[in-house]
Amino acid sequence: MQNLFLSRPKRNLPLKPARVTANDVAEELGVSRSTVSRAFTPDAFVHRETREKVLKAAKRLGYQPNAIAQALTGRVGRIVGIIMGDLQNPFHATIHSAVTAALQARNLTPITAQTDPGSATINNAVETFRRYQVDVVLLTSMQVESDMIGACKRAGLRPVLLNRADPGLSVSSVNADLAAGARMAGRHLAERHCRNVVVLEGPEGLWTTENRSRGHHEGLLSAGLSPVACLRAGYTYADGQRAADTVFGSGMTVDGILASNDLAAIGFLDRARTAFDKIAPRDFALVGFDDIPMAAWDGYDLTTVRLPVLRMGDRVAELAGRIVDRELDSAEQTLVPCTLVKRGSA
Amino acid sequence: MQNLFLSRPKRNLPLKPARVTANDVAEELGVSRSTVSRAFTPDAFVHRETREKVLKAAKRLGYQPNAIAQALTGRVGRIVGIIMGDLQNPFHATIHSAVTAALQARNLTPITAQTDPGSATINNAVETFRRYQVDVVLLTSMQVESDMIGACKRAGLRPVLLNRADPGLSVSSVNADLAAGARMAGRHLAERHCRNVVVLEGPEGLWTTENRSRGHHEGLLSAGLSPVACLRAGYTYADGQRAADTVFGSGMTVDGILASNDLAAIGFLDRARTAFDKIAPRDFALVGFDDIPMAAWDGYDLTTVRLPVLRMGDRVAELAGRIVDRELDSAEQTLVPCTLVKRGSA
DNA sequence: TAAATTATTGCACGCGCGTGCAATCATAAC
DNA sequence: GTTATGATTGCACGCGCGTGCAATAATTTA
Repeated sequence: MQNLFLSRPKRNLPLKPARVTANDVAEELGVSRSTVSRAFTPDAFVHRETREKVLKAAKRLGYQPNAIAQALTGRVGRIVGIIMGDLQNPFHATIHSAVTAALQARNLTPITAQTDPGSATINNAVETFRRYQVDVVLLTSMQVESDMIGACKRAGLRPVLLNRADPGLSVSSVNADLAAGARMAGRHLAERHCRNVVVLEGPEGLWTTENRSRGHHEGLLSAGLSPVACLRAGYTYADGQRAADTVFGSGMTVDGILASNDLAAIGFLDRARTAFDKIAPRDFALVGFDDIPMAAWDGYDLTTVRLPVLRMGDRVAELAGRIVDRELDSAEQTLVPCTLVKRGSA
Repeated sequence: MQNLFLSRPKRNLPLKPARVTANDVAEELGVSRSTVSRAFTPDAFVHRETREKVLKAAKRLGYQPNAIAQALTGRVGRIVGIIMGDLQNPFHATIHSAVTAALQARNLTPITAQTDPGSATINNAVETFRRYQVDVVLLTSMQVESDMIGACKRAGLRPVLLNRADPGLSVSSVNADLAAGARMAGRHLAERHCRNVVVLEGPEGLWTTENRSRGHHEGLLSAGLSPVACLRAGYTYADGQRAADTVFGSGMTVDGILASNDLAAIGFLDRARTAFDKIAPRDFALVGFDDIPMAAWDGYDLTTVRLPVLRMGDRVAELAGRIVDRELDSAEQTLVPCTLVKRGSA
């Protein structure tokens, strides 16, 4: 367990910068504090004039309801926990951005925790969340990690999954229809007359990996093809490089690549060009996945599968809001479609 | 002003999932709640055995002090606000990661706000922070935006700046010695026998821009060179592309580029290669700035200036902690050195 | 004009916790 | 055995706020 102890000011400095409270506003106006409180509560019974008067005075004095105190009075707080993926992956950065913005728009406040690879930091994060009385946790990382979902549920938190699904479907999740997207990618290669396609797969055991991979196979199959090889590559740049080494080092005939994601695709392209002098689309066609910003760079011009990131972020925030408001008890699964972005690599 | 109103559960569902409180632990053990509280306070007077007993029971019952309630009792909360830069810039993503991790290590909890370009969202963010009684705000974005520092101070928040300095030095800040780093870059080009160097600058008026640019000039000057041109480019990939258009479209003789940052450098490289068939280091040398992950990619192999991101993140978190603990009243300026990472582009 | 109804407001309690103060207890000194 | 001295512990208050309930004022009805 981490240090739960609070630090304390060393000297006798003011414990807290004086802030304006509802009392100050009440005194200023000669009304009771309850009235001030009610003025800030949408469907409370207050004379309309009174409310306006209060809100005006509040603004003048710089008063804002203390969210901490509000959270204490029994209603649930509007803080939402996020366990975010590795931001080094640009796709995760995009997702994180979208989710944060969407939460903000719904007046939810995100507190984030990172789970350093390894170590039992999932539990640290969960403990922090519990101490802040959050009860919704957004899991936006697709990394394997240990049993995060279980850890959350055990701690009484309501997880919402992004880019991953709970096997038992007992947890709400928002996912892109990766399999469908991958099928489009596979068919696209077939249409481009590829005959010898290699599929690069992500790490085993991930929901996202299985869907991408399955879709890739199905897409090829639907055109009467079957991959000449499947490489368990991974989702990093280096993974893509290694895959290129394997593919072109083995001397096999390859005219198409279905990459696990853009990062690996780019690693593949770079290594293929610099080490084997093979470039797309001249020597092979390649379709990536995720549509990260780099995919559009001149040097890559990657044909790829785009996920509707904004819509997904918004949907996640919506679910979080409904849970916070106690309007959602069950689990809802959301699937949104991907689109194929045709560029020059295929 | 944004919606301050709280939502309320529609039906009569339990307002709050029942959680274990200090009372539960106290009853379980037949001691007073004060004792439980003291057991969790480091230098409170409690019998050592009692404390251990309490902590054990707490663990067994799954009790953890309610941080919300703690924050309410007068001591300052341990929530720190972050206004983060655009995560699409991989450098910002790295910074954000480092800061978050460092805060976490110091038992501080970050709540993040984004400032959508345009609109008055800075004030939204500030208001949210005030409602959560945070009094430290980390400004980690170098974007121009309106007067964030002023907005924070006016609201009674203590800003801590990362990658930017307050003109009056009245605010603590953590910065890399960009000027020194840029000088190294400039000298490096000189050593590589470049004679016609173009400097790409960021947007005007940013602290970071001025320092990079000044260092670039000084570095060249110290070797007896002066730039053949200065382009007010920017910090995005597209900015780099445009710069390449300008440079190679104008037909001027150029054998060295000092880029404002890696993203622009990469945009420059890509456009130079695809549109003008110029590649580094064959046709010109180039030094970037930031050392983002993509700088190490095979396709770029960028010589660049690296910022000690981890150390900076840690330092920022330290400052935040000291402010929270009321140990830091004044403003402290921190400057950490950059290093030149020599790769293939120069 | 008096009574019934309704719109508005104030009072008081509790959310979970930290902490000053007084009460209790164990221990040491007389 | 009695008193002085610390060492522990319990009590009670307040942090800022929401809300049920009672009290009051405004309005309508008889």
